[in-house]
Amino acid sequence: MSVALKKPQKSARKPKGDGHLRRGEILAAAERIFIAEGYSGATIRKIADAVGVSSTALYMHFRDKDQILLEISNDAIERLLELNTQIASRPIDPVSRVRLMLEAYMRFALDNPNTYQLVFCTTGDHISSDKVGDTMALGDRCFEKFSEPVHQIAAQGRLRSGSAVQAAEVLWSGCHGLVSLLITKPSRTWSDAEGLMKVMLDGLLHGLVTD
Amino acid sequence: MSVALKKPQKSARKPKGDGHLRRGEILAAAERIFIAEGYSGATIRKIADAVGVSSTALYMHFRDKDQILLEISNDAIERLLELNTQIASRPIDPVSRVRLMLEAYMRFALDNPNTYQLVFCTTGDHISSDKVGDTMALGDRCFEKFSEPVHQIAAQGRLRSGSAVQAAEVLWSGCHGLVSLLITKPSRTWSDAEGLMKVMLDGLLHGLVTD
DNA sequence: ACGGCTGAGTGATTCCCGTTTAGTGTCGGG
DNA sequence: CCCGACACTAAACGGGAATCACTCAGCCGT
Repeated sequence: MSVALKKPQKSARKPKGDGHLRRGEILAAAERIFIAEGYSGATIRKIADAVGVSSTALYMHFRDKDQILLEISNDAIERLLELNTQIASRPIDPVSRVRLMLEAYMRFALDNPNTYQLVFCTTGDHISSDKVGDTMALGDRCFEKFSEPVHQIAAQGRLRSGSAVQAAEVLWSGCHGLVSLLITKPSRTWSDAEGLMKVMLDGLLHGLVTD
Repeated sequence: MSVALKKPQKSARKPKGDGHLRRGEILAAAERIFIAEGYSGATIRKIADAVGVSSTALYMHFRDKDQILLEISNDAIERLLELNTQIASRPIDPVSRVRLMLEAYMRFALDNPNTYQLVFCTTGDHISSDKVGDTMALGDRCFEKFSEPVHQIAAQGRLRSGSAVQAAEVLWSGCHGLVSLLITKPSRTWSDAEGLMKVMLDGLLHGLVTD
């Protein structure tokens, strides 16, 4: 690894060492460990060891442990938002859009179980960081992206019952319920995940939307 | 209720005084604190203080902290099972039964958020207790009680798609998703919970069951 | 060349957690 | 009266997050 990175800054005190690279290294290590071992497995000391610094050094770059994990959460939600944005740009009918988004959502959850749990299965009340606002805003944008086609369906008068917002919340939470149980209760004997996802989507969409 | 503690002792040196009352006292205090402050708030020392003994004393009656919480979980699931049993005995059609059970389930969750989270929103992999088997068995019985009317519906050929087991799992997990999000993300602005529950039930039942 | 400033990093320490160990007082049966 | 089991405790351990006082290295203007 060459250290040829430099920032052309005028009165720059900055580029003395590789200090500002650390932040990224820490995040990368933290994400790796967290994905493999979950929240409680991703210890401050373990992360620090992986980076090659003392545990105290993490507090140079992050307020506390939760801020590190929060940053990882934000990345995840951003990826989710990007998925939705990509689907939103496709020239298809709104019901297909809704289905694709929910399908992508559930696949994302099953592919990133620890991250999904961190973002969607825990109360965030112990977090004192100021970045919580960012996370919530991102989550809201993600939900709104998903709501758009639902509103289109509602505007077509094809909602069987309830408002567009209610329908969106029910669709989301229904799919969330399925993947969250699959993730947190793997010891239970479940039907095939693919089949369950299909039944959930068929059921909810058929139940909420007229064709 | 009463735990059969067998001691290979001839002359039953029965309790001198309040020894075996402690277990109940501890459980009561633990439940109270846990309901109010959640898992991490229900500290061993805090529970011990509430009972009026040293923290070590809890280990006279329970293997570890998780066993205390597990006992609370089991009580909760038993209450749920009783709800389902009660509803199962009512002379009504299976769809109404399913709806009533799911409604009772969701109300139970919203009324006991911390307990619900403990039972249904966490992986139980850190628990080393032998009582985990009990919990899982109770949960299975609870799910089977709920599955019965779903199987009846399936036997009537009224399932729109998927198997009876799939339908039961989807119905359950959909409702779980709604209440778990309401519980873990209270800071989000949700539609009215009652309305959401209704839309979820109407949607899922209409989507999965023909009338 | 030099001393001060500052950012990066560290070892020791604090606090709280669950849990363990070794020990204390007390009661009941022989 | 004594012995042992019981219910319990004080003290400690190890491992978490977080803080503190401190060092070290490079850049600055003089």
